[in-house]
Amino acid sequence: MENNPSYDTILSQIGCKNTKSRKIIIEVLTKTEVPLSAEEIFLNVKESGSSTNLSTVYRTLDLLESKGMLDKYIMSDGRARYKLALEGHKHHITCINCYKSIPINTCPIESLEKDLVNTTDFNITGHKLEVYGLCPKCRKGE
Amino acid sequence: MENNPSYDTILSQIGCKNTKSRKIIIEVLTKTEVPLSAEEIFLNVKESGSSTNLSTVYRTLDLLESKGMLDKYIMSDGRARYKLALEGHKHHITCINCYKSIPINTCPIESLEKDLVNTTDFNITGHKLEVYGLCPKCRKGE
DNA sequence: CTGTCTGCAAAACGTTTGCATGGCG
DNA sequence: CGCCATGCAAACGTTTTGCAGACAG
Repeated sequence: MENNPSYDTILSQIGCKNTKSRKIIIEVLTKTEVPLSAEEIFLNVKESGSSTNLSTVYRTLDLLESKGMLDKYIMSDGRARYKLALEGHKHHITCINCYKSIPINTCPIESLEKDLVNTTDFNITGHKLEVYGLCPKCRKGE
Repeated sequence: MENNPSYDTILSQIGCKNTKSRKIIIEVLTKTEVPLSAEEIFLNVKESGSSTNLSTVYRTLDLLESKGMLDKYIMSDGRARYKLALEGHKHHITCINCYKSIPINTCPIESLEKDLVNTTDFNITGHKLEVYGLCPKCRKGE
C-alpha cells in the first residue's frame, strides 16, 4: 500500500491516530464501488498483503461512521455493508446479485417530506431510500 | 383468541395448515400498528394466554413473508420487524423511538424508476423507502 | 395415515466486548 | 511517556437448524 498522505489528513482531521490498519481500511474502501461487508473488507486487507483483525475492522468502521465519513447499509440478509460517504451521494441503486451500487443524484423525498410533516405530524429526522435491481453484467449472466 | 374464520381462509388460501400457533401469530399481527420483532410477537402470544415457541414464530414469519403476506423491515439495530402487508401500503414513516409506523400513500419512486432505467441500465426489481422521525407522542416525552 | 408443523436444544451467524499488549504522537 | 488502538478469545443476541414427536387434513 502506498502511503497516501490524504488518508493521514483525513484521520488527523477527525482527531484519530494514524494507524496502519486504518489507512489500509480506508484505502480498500476508496477502491471499491461496491459497498463491502466487514468481512469482505477484512479479506481485502489481507489480500493486499497487510494483516489486521476483524475486530479492528469493525471498530474502524464504527469510528468512520460516527464521524460521518461512512454510510452503513443494512441489507435484506441482515448483514451490514459500508461505503465511503462522498459528497451528495445520498442514495444508491444496488445490484441484488453482486452488490455493485451506483449513486442516484436526485432525491425524490425532499419534497415528500414537507407533505409528511403536515399530514402525519411526525418530526422527520431522516429517510432511507434504496433501489434494487440487476446490473447489466448480472442480468447477462443469468 | 377468537376463532376468526378469515385466518383459516388466509392460511388455506396459501396452502398451509391451519394451526393454532399460526392463527395466534396472525392475530397478533393484525392487532398492531407497530411493526413487531419476532420476540415481541412471541411475548404477545404468551400474554394472550397461548403458548408457542420462538422457532415457530420465526418459521411462521418466514412462511408469511414468502407468501407476500408480510413485510420484513430490518431496522438500523440489525433486528428485523414485521408487519402485515395490507393492500397498497408500500412505505411507512416510522418513529425512531417507539417504532409506531404509519403508511405513506404516495410513492415518489415510481416516476424516478423510469429515469433510472435509462440512466443506469439496471433492471429494477424493487425499492425500499423508509422515512424516520419522532411521532407526536415521543416528541413530547423528551 | 401421511406429510406437515411444532418444541426443544444446540449451532450458526454477524457483531461486540474485556483485557493485556503494542505503538502513535 | 501516556493514552489510544490493536489482537485475541470469549460473550453476545438474533436467527437458523436437526431431530423426534404431535397434529391437521
